[in-house]
Amino acid sequence: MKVSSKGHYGLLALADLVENYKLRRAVQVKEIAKNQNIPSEYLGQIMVLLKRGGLVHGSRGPAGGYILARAPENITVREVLHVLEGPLVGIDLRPDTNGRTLSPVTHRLIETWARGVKAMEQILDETTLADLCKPEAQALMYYI
Amino acid sequence: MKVSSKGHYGLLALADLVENYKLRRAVQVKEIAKNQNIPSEYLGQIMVLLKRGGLVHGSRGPAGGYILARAPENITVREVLHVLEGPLVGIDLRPDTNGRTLSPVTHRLIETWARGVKAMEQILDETTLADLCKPEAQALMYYI
DNA sequence: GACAATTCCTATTAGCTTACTTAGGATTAG
DNA sequence: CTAATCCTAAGTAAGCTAATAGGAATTGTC
Repeated sequence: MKVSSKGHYGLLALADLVENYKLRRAVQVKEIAKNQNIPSEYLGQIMVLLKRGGLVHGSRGPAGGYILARAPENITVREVLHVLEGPLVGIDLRPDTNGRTLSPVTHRLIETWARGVKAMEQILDETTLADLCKPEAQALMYYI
Repeated sequence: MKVSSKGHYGLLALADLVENYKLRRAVQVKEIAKNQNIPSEYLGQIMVLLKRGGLVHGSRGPAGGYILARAPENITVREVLHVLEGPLVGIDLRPDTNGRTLSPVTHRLIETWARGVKAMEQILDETTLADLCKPEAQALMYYI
């Protein structure tokens, strides 16, 4: 249970796009990669995923590049991680070859896990790209 | 972010020990494996981890086996998963070869993630082995 | 219309993790 | 002493992740 480098890189890249969002300027992969110190070929793949997820718009040709699809205040951390790393839920259920139904214990475990994940997602949903990029005032994060 | 088969197997095995806890009867790996339909050699390894984590006591020799180290009401799901799958937190931070300090964005991301994990752990801490094994009444799980 | 810049897509590789097997040593009841 | 059991360590096959490489498609500019 962790944020892999894919999610990490993706969020850094999106943060890089925030400044240029107001200017409506498309930023190129190469530039982002340089700014954030990420291998640019790998970042290229990540950007494609973000595009498919509807978080950025890409334009080709000279002066092409990527732009945020929405305002930074409307893009949550959970959304980004969901696009890049798939659904956060998951219990590795073996195929259960003998076709039996799930044991009650397994059933309750899944239910408990799902409740935990929901609690976590709630937190990640409250935090937006804009929050991650706020220049100062990061200190005040009170534990509700 | 998921419960791997190791955690799943471990919880099933512990649930199997609950019935025999009052009787102070040691249950053998082979027996558990058969009951829960788990490869017994693999389960052997998992039981060792549970022992090292202080969740069960093992005794050797004929009539040996495993017993819960504590009452099922005092063993939480989080504890078990922690022992078997390591800490639930984690962001894959590349070594950052150029020795720069973490970017503010990364810093806030870590902070947000940690808060989310904490929320999830709280849920997993409220659920004990005894809860997973309750014979009925599983339906009533209200979302707070 | 040709060219160059750039995004987009697919395949491939090395390294790591997971699930499981195998082999054997340590310990203890009878 | 012996058989049953825990315990340890090593090894394997499959799958995932990070990263690389190369080519196809698209767009602005000349």
